[in-house]
Amino acid sequence: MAQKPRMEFLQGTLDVLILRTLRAGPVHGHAIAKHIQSASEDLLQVETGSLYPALHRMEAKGWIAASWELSEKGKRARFYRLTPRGKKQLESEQSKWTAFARAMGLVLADQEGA
Amino acid sequence: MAQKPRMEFLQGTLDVLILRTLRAGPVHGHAIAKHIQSASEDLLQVETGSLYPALHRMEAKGWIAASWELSEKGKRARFYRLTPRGKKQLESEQSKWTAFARAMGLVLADQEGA
DNA sequence: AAGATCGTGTAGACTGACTACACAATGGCG
DNA sequence: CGCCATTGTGTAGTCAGTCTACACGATCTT
Repeated sequence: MAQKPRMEFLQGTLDVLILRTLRAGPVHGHAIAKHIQSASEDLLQVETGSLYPALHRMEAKGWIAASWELSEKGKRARFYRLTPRGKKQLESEQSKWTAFARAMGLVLADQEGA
Repeated sequence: MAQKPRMEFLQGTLDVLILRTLRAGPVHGHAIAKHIQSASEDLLQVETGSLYPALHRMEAKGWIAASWELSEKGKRARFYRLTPRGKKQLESEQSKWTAFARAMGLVLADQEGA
């Protein structure tokens, strides 16, 4: 069971996971990936080839803003934080996800007794 | 709210919806789309350009089998039914979905009080 | 000096849903 | 009869986003 879903499973969900992670404050890319993985109990695993393009996309859209700073380990790292537009986007995407998950549940649970 | 998620939202979920729809018995394509839409309370809408390619893919993979028959309205229609491999696939994908949805919930609900 | 860890980044392949069509058969209606 | 709505299947081409598989650089340890 739990055959390692990864992101390939669901295109379009990475954004909301990143936005949600940033809600707690500025975080750099590497830490975002680790947070998503640990918060999901290792069920979700974000590859760098997905993560960084996603961050760049979202920065270009004005959802997040970045600055170079030093990580806890003293290394140069790009810290991202939510912009006001990003906060709105997070709310929007989160409610979209909720609606979608509910819709899936409706179909998958349909006439369960049959 | 409920800003019309459609399938564009989540690549990879159409298969399990189709398989689930076929669990109740043979159904033709057009009816599959309508069933998904109504069972999801109009939240999910399957376009023909997504539906038929998906059916062909799944038939090629041996998950479903098809035959030409007559619909309720007396029109020639291609009825699909689950194969044994399709039933296994349905179980597998359904549990994948459950795990994924749970993982999303974990991340999105993380430290909700913050 | 070598390797591990941390951290960012890109190129190219691949999958799958989308828009926008085309086509065929049937039934109702003026 | 001709027209059009409905039912039903199908394709071509586009697009978005994740993947694999790299490369690079800096720091810390041994």
